[in-house]
Amino acid sequence: MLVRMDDGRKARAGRPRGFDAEEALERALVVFWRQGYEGATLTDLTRAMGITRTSMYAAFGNKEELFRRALDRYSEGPGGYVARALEEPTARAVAAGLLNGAVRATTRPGCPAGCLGVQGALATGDPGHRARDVLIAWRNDAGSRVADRFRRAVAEGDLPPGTDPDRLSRYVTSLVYGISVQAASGVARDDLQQVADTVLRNWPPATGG
Amino acid sequence: MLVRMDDGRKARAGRPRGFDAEEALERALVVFWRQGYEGATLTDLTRAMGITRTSMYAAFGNKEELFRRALDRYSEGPGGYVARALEEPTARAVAAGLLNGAVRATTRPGCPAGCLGVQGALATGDPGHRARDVLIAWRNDAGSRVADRFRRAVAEGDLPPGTDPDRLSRYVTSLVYGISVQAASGVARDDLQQVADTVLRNWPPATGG
DNA sequence: CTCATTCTGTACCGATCGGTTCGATACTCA
DNA sequence: TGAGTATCGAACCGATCGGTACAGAATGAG
Repeated sequence: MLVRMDDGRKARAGRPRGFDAEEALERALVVFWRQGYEGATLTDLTRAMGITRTSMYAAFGNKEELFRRALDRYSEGPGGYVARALEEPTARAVAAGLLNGAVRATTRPGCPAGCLGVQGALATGDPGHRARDVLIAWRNDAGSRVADRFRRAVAEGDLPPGTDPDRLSRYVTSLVYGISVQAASGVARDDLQQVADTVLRNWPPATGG
Repeated sequence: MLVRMDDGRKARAGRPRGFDAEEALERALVVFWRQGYEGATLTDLTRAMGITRTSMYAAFGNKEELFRRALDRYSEGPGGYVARALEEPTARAVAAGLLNGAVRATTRPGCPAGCLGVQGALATGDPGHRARDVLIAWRNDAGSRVADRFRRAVAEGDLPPGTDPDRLSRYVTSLVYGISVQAASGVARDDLQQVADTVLRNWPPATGG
């Protein structure tokens, strides 16, 4: 299809795409974020994207693939705080990055309240079960990476010896998801920030039985 | 319509209902719980209830009313731990009742994982926005009652003076919702119990800035 | 018995679902 | 310029959506 395989700059035969795929994806992301996978119809999506169904299918495959792409974009955009937090030098800073980041990402003015990774497809009927599985994997992957990061912190002596990193990860991610649900309920940013502050004020929690 | 207005025992004219409405509601509850409001179709619901659409509409009004009724039943059944927890004598016992109850309710064998009040309609399209509003009110009402209970605990000296009851409520309810999301992701009961244990092990958290 | 009343199953309603067909259009390449 | 190719808009697809009309069936009242 590409005329020049050695240089994919442009050189594509045929009528050029009449829209910016990245910007269209951004619009679709917001619709999925606000309405969830099942609640976002092709009509809603394509209207927000400013393109027709045909163009969407040509560019992204189908609704499910569009959702996957939107989730990827979410991870790099509004959800980027997770990756940034994991690179913080201390376990405390990691937790702070996750919790403060969650508060801000789930209460961004002009964006839907809550987290796409949570409310995008938490419970679905049969047609949405693949989207649900994608989000379950997304959440569990995030949890694993936080646990690994805390494991490293224990090894480095950055967390008290005997700390259970999996347990600590589950605690922090539960708070992140809980903050997201509260945000989706309309709770104000300041109130959620107090939750994050409370957790960090009592950091690290003792993980003994 | 009732033949005897002074005694509504039965004495209803016409063909008697051929199914147990409460049992049918219980079946509908499970479908909403597993698939969410939008993901649960009338076909799914009535098949599980063992009745026809006509009978469902005659007994419950419409899908939205059925959902409301199912949520009420959920509050008295699987979600009953909230009301029970609020009657515990100490703030610590209240928190323990909420967290341990959430762990068990969201990981009941034979029931969908997670919480109906969270995953029933967290993000929806236009047709589901009333169900979403119902759940938002349900969650916020629960949060208010927990805050009121903690307020009482502060007044009684059961919590350290200066404790912010609203803030503490938000912290606990965030964890309850977070546990619910984790459960919906397939996290095992034991792992979630560790989250509850961690919170209680560090109870009460300091709520200073 | 008859009659009014209520419930049940079938068959159906318009609207919308996700997805596709197709001809017109706009581009690159030779 | 003409051949080849990809995109575009509109109209359309069968399936399913939530919800109903209607006729038969089962009851209590008289």
